[in-house]
Amino acid sequence: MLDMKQKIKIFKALGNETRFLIFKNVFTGGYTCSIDKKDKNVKLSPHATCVSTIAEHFDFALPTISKHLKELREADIITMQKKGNKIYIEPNIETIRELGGCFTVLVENFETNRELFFEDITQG
Amino acid sequence: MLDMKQKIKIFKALGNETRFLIFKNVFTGGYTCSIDKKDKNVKLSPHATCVSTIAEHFDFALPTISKHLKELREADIITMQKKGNKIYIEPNIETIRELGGCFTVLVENFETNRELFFEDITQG
DNA sequence: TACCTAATTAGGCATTTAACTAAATAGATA
DNA sequence: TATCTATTTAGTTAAATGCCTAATTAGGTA
Repeated sequence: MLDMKQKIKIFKALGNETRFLIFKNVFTGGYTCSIDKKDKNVKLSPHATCVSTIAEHFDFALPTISKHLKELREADIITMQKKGNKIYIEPNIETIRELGGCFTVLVENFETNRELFFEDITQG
Repeated sequence: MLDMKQKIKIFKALGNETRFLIFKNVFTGGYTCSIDKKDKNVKLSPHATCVSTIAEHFDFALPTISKHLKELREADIITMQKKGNKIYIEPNIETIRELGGCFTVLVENFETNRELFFEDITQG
């Protein structure tokens, strides 16, 4: 389960337009970096992209994008896997799934608590 | 539906520890401000709290908490309703529900896209 | 009217953030 | 080895953030 610090890190990471757009594109596989398909050891999805491919789509210098990617990785919502001199980036679906689950639980608990509250009223 | 700007605003709002904790407490109704129960016009939940009640639970000055609340309100994840000289604060469950829904859709689409991709492979 | 409570606004200050360029590191290839 | 490609690190700067205190606004109450 995601603890509070981790959740805050994720929100902070996604609370910046550039990082949000980077994440969006990594997640939806908007642009793909060619991966050597002959190499049987490749365990990456063909949607995986690399730092410079992402940077091409933004009006920011490469180090800026690199730093943003680092923050998304530290929030654990993307993975970065080195292969040769390239780094392949993929969304971390598990973290997103967990975060989504947190919101679902939050909303469900809210409804339950409201119901319990009004039950108390009718009984009192 | 929440647009991109709105989502980023929400993430930014929750990406700060103090605001996250304020939101948590408003949401879970951790502390409640007494509401005049005799007034039949009160449409607020008895979980609603007010600015100074929230501020009591933090080691920050009142204006600091007030500013954080403003940011949470602008992100539309809480509501602030003036009654007399107090402002009653409640979570905005609809926004949270919508946000949760976005994550669910994101994860579902991801699965679907993966399935479609591997289908293509076996057919190719 | 004068005072009290609740909250916001204004102004200031220290820290963090987000960008840049230049330099360094790591791995490929000629 | 020298060079090319991919990426990160270092150092700088401007703007934003998060906090404070003091002053102001708004709504009750004596």
